[in-house]
Amino acid sequence: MTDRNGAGVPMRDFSRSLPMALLRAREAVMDRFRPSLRDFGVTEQQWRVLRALYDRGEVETGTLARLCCLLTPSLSRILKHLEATGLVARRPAPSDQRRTLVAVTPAGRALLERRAPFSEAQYRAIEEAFGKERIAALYETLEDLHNALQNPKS
Amino acid sequence: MTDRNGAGVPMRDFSRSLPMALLRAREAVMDRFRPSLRDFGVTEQQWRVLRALYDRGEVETGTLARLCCLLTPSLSRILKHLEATGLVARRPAPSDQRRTLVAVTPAGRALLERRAPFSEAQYRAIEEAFGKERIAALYETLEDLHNALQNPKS
DNA sequence: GCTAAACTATTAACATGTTAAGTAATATTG
DNA sequence: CAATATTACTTAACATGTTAATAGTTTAGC
Repeated sequence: MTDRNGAGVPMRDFSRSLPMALLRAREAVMDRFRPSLRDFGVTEQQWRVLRALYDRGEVETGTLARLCCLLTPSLSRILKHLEATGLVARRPAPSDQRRTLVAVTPAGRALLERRAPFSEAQYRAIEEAFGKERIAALYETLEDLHNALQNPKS
Repeated sequence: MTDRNGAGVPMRDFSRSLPMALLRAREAVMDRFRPSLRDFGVTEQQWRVLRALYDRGEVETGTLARLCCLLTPSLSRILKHLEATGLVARRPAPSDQRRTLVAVTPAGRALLERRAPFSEAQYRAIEEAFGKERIAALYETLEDLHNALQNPKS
């Protein structure tokens, strides 16, 4: 943190912005995955939804939003699109008509399984470029940071 | 990496997605900064632009996009808005009419200096919650990751 | 010097991020 | 059990992310 202006307002260098550092790293990673996403005609967010449903089976919209790190308005639109293209199916929860249950369809599952090898290949390339242990350590650090910043009230 | 489906398609757990881990961490950090951004009526991206210009003075649009990790179409719209609200000024580069030079105005500088203390306070809170050394180490790791994944062709 | 290629910025179109408002269903309280 | 509050999801409005196409400018070859 250095004061580079003459007005007496302490301000860290822009290069030491944590959101920027996390964003730059994420973009570098995503650059490896975007080509195959594009080839398969799905967006990054649509893939996240399919991927979560593939692991978890049928889940509520709210849970899905948390799993995918999406806000519910965004997820609403994404599900509308995925349902229209036949990759997911929605139905009201029997016990509570407010809730919606979402599941991946066979067509969605097929898409997931077709793209998975391309994704895994990129993971291997990233692990080779950066080191498998360092990647594992980074996962831990990021999770710790997330937990440390969790608002106590939530 | 585990194979949790029965179809013989190897696929890592969704919890081991590097883009997701980086995104979750970034969102946890941004949650600390969003309130004051909102109070001062600027978006995260608008702030990034002002912040970069404050450090760097007058720069070309393309350079600014790289500094802020923005695509040029997004930056184009953001600059239109910031110019309309009087926070930045644009002028064509004298030596090359294709290029545009952008600089922060006194009004933009004033806004920056008013919000800076709120931002710095959050940085102190984050460093206290997670540890100053761990934050510093994380910056290094993220930069290394970014460098390791830089496409050789670019 | 003239034309084609390369470069810079913008616009367009569609998808998502973000906040606020709205709708329907359920839970709470008096 | 009726009025109210709460919850889950959606819609709306504006800003940005992403890719492709466009327009104006400069450079490269010939």
